[in-house]
Amino acid sequence: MYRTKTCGELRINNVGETVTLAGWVQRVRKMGGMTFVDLRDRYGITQLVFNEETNAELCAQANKLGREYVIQVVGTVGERYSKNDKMPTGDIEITVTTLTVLNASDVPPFTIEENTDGGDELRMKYRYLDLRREVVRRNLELRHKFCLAVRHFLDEKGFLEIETPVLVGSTPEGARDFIVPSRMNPGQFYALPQSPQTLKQLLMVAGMDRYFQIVKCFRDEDLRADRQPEFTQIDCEMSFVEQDDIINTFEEMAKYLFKEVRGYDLGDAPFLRLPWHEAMRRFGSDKPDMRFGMEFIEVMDVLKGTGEFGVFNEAAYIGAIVAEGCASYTRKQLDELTNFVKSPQIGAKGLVYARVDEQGNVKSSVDKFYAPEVMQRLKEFTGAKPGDLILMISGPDAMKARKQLCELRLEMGSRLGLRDKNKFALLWVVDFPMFEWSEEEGRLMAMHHPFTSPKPCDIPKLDTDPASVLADAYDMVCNGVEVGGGSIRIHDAELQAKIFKTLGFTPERAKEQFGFLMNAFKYGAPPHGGLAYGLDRWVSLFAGLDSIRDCIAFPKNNSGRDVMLDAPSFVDQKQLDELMLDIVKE
RNA sequence: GGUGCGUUAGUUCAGCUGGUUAGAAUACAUGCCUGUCACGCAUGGGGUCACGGGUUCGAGUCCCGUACGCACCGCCA
Repeated sequence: MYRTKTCGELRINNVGETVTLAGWVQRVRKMGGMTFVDLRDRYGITQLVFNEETNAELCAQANKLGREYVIQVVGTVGERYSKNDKMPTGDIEITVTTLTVLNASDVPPFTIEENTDGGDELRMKYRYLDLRREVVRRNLELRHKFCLAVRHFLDEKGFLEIETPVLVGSTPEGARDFIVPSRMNPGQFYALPQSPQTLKQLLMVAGMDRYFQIVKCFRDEDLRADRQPEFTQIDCEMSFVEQDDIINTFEEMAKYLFKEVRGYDLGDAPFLRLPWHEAMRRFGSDKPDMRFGMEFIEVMDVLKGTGEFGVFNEAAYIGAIVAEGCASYTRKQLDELTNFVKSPQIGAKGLVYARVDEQGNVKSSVDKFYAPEVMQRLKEFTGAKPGDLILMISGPDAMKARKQLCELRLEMGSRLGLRDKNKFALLWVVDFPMFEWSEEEGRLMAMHHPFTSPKPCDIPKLDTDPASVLADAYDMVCNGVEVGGGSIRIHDAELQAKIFKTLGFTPERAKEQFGFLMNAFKYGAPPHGGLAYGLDRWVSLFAGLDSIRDCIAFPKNNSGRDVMLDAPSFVDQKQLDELMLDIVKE
């Protein structure tokens, strides 16, 4: 037997027991005639003690141990002479009688400790070493707990977990597909699923009624801190439901997960349901961070045409936010904010500010263009109080200006410490538009996906004014992060055909790509709808991580590479020949 | 496709307006130390300053390009 106990479980009441432990050497501390070794495994750290006086040979052996050696020891549990209250096993130590080196180790390229000296890149290359660190391991443990809770909740609700294939057909709508050549069908390709969307709808046609799957999805798009080319969804679908049924079910699930996994009580009140248009108007975002206020105030009526400031007079939108107590911001701080909104990523032309001093006077950066009365009206209109700072962004394109103001709002939220990682604010954003115009494609695109049902009352508008049609689509948003989204699906072949037509598909192309689905709808498809949660985002929110990478065992880097496996890589000519593929050199 | 920041010891970083032999911490090695637990003390080894070109009497430092990394924009139904 390699071990009788783990390195995390021995306590003061085990004193006197003879135990066998196995694990990794975290650190060796030589004290002259005495040597201490911290032995680590997944469960914790236990101190081993070697004494030159009682066993000189064994102590000499211990002195030769290096970091990350894998060893096995037999010894007796003793009470420590000087205890360490910082560690759970700090009251005891093992007086070793037998030491076996199971495997030596090279000196690791970075220290495997809580505060490692290793940078991100190095830790990714040696991810198997990074995962030995408690802080990283805890994220994977949390992920495991989360998945268990998901399965428990959905099982209780009667959902079946059903696997769907990973080698499927390409669907060019939406993100880029990862494609896989088929050897047996030369010149043809599978695609990896961007989501099991159509398959789960077919499961509804099959009468499975309630389905879920914790499933890998693949999208060949550029990465971000919160986006990986392969990621995990909790994919769910239900039959004979309306939007409210789905929202209620998954809101209950969110509350359950927060309570069971995160120990956080979201309360009994239902989440706010914010229509998409209202979200854009009040926060400039379809995923607003509701941990703080600072809602947009449209000040067109106050400032357009009431002074000589040309930028405002030509603007299609002038929006303001009120930063409480920020009137004391220095010139330097205001310049920082101006540079922030003018940065290429945000792209605003400038930032107008107005301070409200303790006497209620307004001092703004555009004072020379406006009469004091106008600025007083601005103060009253925005509700700014003495000591507050009004920040304004305008532009000829209202949607762009709102997005810029949104970035500024988030920046101010961060600066004012209003985005506490241990606080959670959830809401639903509902009533998404059905379509959005794509400049690149020169046509309407489905905002959610082409299987989303329009709101029944808007169906007549599909012919006359498709851009104004709203969908039965909804996103769950937590702290400004889209943690899930879904919709009521179309279950009628005719309506589905109509949507494809609106999206610019010819009937032939629609049949070629989605014929299997429209065909299935002819055989009694039940009304259905569903939702998919982003597992990686949930876990990173729960763990307070900045990147979903930290809760994925083996993530990809910024360029989509696995630096540990050095993948992707070139393949042998033989493999290419078998697949009838040629690499064309530029 | 684009923008910004970065690349100096095993590692994390400092290195100013260009100027003698490129530093610190940590890790590593050796020695001392019988209660440490971020042990302590002493000594030591360790550098193609990412790569290529340019400016200059002289480049880690300035300029251009390339590669790589991170963040972001576009993109992500």
